[in-house]
Amino acid sequence: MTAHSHPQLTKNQSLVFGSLSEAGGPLTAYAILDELRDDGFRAPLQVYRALDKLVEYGMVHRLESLNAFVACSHKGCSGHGTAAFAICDKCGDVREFMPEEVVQSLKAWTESNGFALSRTTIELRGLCKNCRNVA
Amino acid sequence: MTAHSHPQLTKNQSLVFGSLSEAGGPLTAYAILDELRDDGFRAPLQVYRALDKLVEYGMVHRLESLNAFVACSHKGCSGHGTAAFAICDKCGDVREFMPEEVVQSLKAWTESNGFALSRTTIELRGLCKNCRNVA
DNA sequence: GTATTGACGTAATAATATTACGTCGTAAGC
DNA sequence: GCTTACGACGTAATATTATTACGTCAATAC
Repeated sequence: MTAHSHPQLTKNQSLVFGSLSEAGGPLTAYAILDELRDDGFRAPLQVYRALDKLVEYGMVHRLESLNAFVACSHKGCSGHGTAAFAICDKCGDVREFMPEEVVQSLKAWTESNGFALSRTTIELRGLCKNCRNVA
Repeated sequence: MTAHSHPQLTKNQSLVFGSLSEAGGPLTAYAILDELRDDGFRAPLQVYRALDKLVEYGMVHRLESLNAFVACSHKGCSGHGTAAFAICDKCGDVREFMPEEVVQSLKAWTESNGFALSRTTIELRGLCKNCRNVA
């Protein structure tokens, strides 16, 4: 295959994904809704439904500590393992990374504790390199 | 000292902490509010203000993926390092643990990326030992 | 063809969180 | 003593985030 096969997206899903990709950073569901008014979006549910699918497909991540969503930073991403996010509280920049050691270590905990893991949230809040130096 | 010195809590803070401790599991701010109506609580802000302080003191943790709060499982806790939470999606049980390796590993990432870390969220969703076996 | 399914549109409402403004008590400075 | 500053509090209003409920439509399965 050429690279990665997205599931075929519906129109609404494409619009939402496009909005997030273009933003290059996290957006709330309502911010996405506002962006897409001109494309015919009228109600939150249109956004939430699309987001649910995009998250399911691994193309979008939900940032729990921001109640916001961000396009996966792997270009053409169609899903991969557990990601972690470093979120700058000053400029809002979000860096996604794949902390393999961390994931392994958490997996070890779940196994020795009989916990059937389905989803992992790892979010770091603080100041990014740029912002800490300005401070 | 006898064990650990909490900051001296105000009446509202004590009530909120008591409510969470007694619950033995996560509660939302509004659930706490309902619990404390008889004690004179009337508005969400009373709860949120107390929670802010309790979280600041390290006596309560916020579970981002649930929008809920839980008393720290270290008895008499008055603050400690980064905690992780395994949350059962079936019974709602929450296990708090201190994943030292994970924390070290994330710390290493922040250091090599110039990120000034202030707060870490680690939450695992899935099924606890009991519930997975019943399933 | 008809039943099922999945995406969609819309309205209403629920659940979570904050802003704004005023009061009160206590401790610090003078 | 006075008064100033501060922190906790009470209350109302409102903002923000998310879901429930109900109906339509098109594609597919049988």
